[in-house]
Amino acid sequence: MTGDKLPTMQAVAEKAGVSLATVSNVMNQPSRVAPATRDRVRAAIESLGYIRNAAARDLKRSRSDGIGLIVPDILNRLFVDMARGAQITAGQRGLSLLLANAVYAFESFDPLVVTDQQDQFLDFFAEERTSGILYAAMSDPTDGINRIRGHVRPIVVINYDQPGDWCSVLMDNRQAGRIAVEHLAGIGVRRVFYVSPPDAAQPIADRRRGVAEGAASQGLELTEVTTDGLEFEHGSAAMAELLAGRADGERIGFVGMTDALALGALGVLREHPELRIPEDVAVIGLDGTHDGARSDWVSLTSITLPGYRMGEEAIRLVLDEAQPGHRHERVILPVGMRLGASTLGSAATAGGADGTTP
Amino acid sequence: MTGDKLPTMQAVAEKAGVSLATVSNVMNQPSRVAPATRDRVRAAIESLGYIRNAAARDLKRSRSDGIGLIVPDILNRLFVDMARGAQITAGQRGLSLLLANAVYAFESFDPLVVTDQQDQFLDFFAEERTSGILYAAMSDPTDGINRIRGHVRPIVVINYDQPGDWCSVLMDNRQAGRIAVEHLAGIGVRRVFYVSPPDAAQPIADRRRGVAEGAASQGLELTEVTTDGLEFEHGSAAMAELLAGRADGERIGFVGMTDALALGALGVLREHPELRIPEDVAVIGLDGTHDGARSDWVSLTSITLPGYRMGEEAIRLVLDEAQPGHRHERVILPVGMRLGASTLGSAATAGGADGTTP
DNA sequence: CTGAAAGCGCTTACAG
DNA sequence: CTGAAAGCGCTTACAG
Repeated sequence: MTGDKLPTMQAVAEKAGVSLATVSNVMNQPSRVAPATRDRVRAAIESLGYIRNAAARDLKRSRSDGIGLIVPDILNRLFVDMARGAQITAGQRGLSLLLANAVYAFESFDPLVVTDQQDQFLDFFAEERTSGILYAAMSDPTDGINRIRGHVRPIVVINYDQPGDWCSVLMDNRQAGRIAVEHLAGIGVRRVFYVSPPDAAQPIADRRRGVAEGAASQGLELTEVTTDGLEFEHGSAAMAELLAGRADGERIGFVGMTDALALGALGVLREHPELRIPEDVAVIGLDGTHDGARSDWVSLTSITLPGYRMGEEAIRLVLDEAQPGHRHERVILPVGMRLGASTLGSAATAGGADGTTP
Repeated sequence: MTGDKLPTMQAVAEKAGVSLATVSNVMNQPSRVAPATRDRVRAAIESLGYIRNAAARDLKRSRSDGIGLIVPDILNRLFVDMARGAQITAGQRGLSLLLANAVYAFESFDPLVVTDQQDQFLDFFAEERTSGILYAAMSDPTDGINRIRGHVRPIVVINYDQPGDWCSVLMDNRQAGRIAVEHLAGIGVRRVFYVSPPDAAQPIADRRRGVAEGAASQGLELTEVTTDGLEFEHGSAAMAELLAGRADGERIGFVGMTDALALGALGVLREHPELRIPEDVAVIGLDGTHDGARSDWVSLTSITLPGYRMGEEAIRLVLDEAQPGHRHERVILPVGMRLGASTLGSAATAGGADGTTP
């Protein structure tokens, strides 16, 4: 088998006793071919095990049917949801979604360590002349897009707000910060600590702004605490420090930029049975990354992000780009909130839209 | 811009004042070209914004440089790890890994509802003539592979043990069952309940077998409990039933086929403060899916699966397939164990290899 | 409804 | 070290 030539369309044509063009029509415009001929051709395809050569096809049509999606890292649940939303929507429309995982170094805030493959995949999809590219960028995508724009036109930028000649799908990170703080105000907290690493990425800055806005509108006292990272241990360190400075009997709210930060804070509270949650300390996380609500020692109240819907929207927009009257859109999807015992105490029930699954 | 022709290699050749072949050599065999010519060509490429047409290239070479990976669903952390392992390894070798998410319906055990896209992606990669396909199958892959085998030779089957003309990368699901039970025996448990849905997939059957072997070798009393699914609520239901039948003072061990089942069991125990963990009831999960050890009300002891390493191995094997003296291999990777308070009580410390990250 | 022919943009021996 | 030429396997007007 190994050395054999693969069957070509020509071989199918000969076997079926028709011309090349007719075979092609059977595959691409079946209605143009008489039923009897069609059946004969299909039988020939079947018996030869013919599989169309995408390279030849794409070369002639000067584009491929695939749609590329570049995400920073599927380790982050947000991008898993996004990929599934795009995947399932693309599948429904008969397109193949190709997922490229850039392995962006989330863990590290040292820009020297960030050796992701975003550009490599952008070039790959450009070489492939895919029908479109969905690009979940972690930094300004303008240069990368300009480099390849001539080669694949429909591009949708996801999760990075940058004006340009493309559609954007965003989530409302400011809203996330705002409603978290409003929720704390709603349960009676007046003094809020916002715990976050520096503004190394757009969502971080936006959530910070939202928190500030919420605090201002609610008349809360807001203190920003800057951490070295966005993981559990950074949250623990921040909470330990807050407790050291907390006045006796004072009620405080802890807002973590990520769920991991909030969980780290809860970890410290576990060692302090004298503190009541949420009466003394209330905790909330902003990225819906954590979904262990039912097994947490105290279930975490958290913002939920619309990853799945962002993937759906991105496919819709990238397809719309091929339509005659297309106008670029900037879609901002709302976030949700999942309530837990970390702000509601034992009264908490599972609830809230989670935007995770269809 | 939109209607413009894209620059071709021909355009680059003209601009640089060389022939087509020389441009091609600059891109593919730079050492064959004189440095001065090389620079001239590269400058032309740069100034025209030329990007190679993969279709034309692949057509001529009759294969593409991509490697396809088909996974059931990245909602499952095992496959996220697998994809990252393959992704990063492929990247190191200059190959592009294309991830296809089949959206296999894990949630449902009704075979009629399983409308996954595995076959669709298999055909897609065959049409693309990728350099290889890594196929994490949920059912016998033989038919699918036979259909496309002539079109892409190097195929590695992941996570499904089926003899055939290919390499396999597996994890040791029997070992998972065995060491879980041995661990329970080690802490003094003599009566074990194994909670699992029916053997709808190979890993389920293998883990069951491992549990039975472990129980036999340790002389434990084993009872199998069959559930309708593998989620939290199924574990809760099973545990509730066990407690109803438990003799006073009897010590029992609960082994869940998945972490979710085990967490469901812990959820029930939370309502029973009179029961000590692990002195009265010990709990362990078998799939390392849950990683909230630090926020759990009782941290779960769990088996950890070697997803990342499976991805690495699969890339190694698919590349080896192109080598002259290649022999198919069947690689079985060991699992690990992460200890938690659900079997060790408050003495538990985080530990054990988790096979998650490099 | 069917077929003959041109051409998509590269790579690869091969000759010089 | 460089170039002329063939050909990979399709699709697409176009003619019949």
